[in-house]
Amino acid sequence: MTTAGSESRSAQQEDPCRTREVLDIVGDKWSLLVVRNLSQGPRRFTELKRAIDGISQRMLTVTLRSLERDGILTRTVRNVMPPHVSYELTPMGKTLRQATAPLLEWSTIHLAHIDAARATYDARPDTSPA
Amino acid sequence: MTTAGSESRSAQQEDPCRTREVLDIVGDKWSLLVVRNLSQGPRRFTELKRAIDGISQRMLTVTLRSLERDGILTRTVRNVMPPHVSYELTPMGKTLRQATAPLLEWSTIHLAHIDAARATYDARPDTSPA
DNA sequence: CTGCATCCTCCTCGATACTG
DNA sequence: CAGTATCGAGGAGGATGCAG
Repeated sequence: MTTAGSESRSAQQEDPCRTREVLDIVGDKWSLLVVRNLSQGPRRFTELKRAIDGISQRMLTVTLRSLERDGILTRTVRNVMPPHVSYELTPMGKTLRQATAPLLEWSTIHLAHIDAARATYDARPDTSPA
Repeated sequence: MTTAGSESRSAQQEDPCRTREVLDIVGDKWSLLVVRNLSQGPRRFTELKRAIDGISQRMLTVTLRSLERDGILTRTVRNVMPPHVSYELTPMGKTLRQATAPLLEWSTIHLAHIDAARATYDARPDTSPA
């Protein structure tokens, strides 16, 4: 696009608010967990329900619908009794999974540090050294 | 922990819910925008307020506090009149910025595709081919 | 098994007004 | 300039019951 960034000073500031868009897609409570659980191949509704601890049926349905709508995953219905529905990442979904990997890795590395920082912060009196 | 994952099949599934932790830290509406705006160096409160379109004073304050608590950025007060406060990413904050880069890049590449996928999805009759 | 509809609760966030 | 306090609306998300 036109964001090629010919200037050096704004190389990391392509445009003002793509960040918002990304969060609208996967910034909710469950989407990334679903994507993560599908990264190893197709899964059925109940499998996901069990794998993602704490998610309600409602939220799983809502989240899957949203991701399907965005083209992140596909929903395949086998018209049998009992119903059999499986979900699978699209190619784009897989690239998303890969794009989130660095962030996950970052968390793995730094979470302990963050925990420590919080403890330090909470222990501060700060408000009035005068 | 015991989740060391010596098996190959779960190489990308180190543990069940780091994802949740990350979202707790930067999954809110403004954190990533603040981090992004600090990636080019220290900024003052009002500068951030202007740079991040739509953020309220309250949310900027709350977001900055949270990020400071997590050790993502530092808050430096110059005790003068009028007050002068500047915020700057810590080394850890800078690594976070880098970890989010792939996700931003992903969005730049795929947002149009997602838009198209949504349009297609919304145009579907699907509900009753029977 | 998979999914929808409803109700209800809590938390996030915005608007406003006030302080040092 | 920087920040706090309070209020209120809105949406996310949990619980439950029903249906194909």
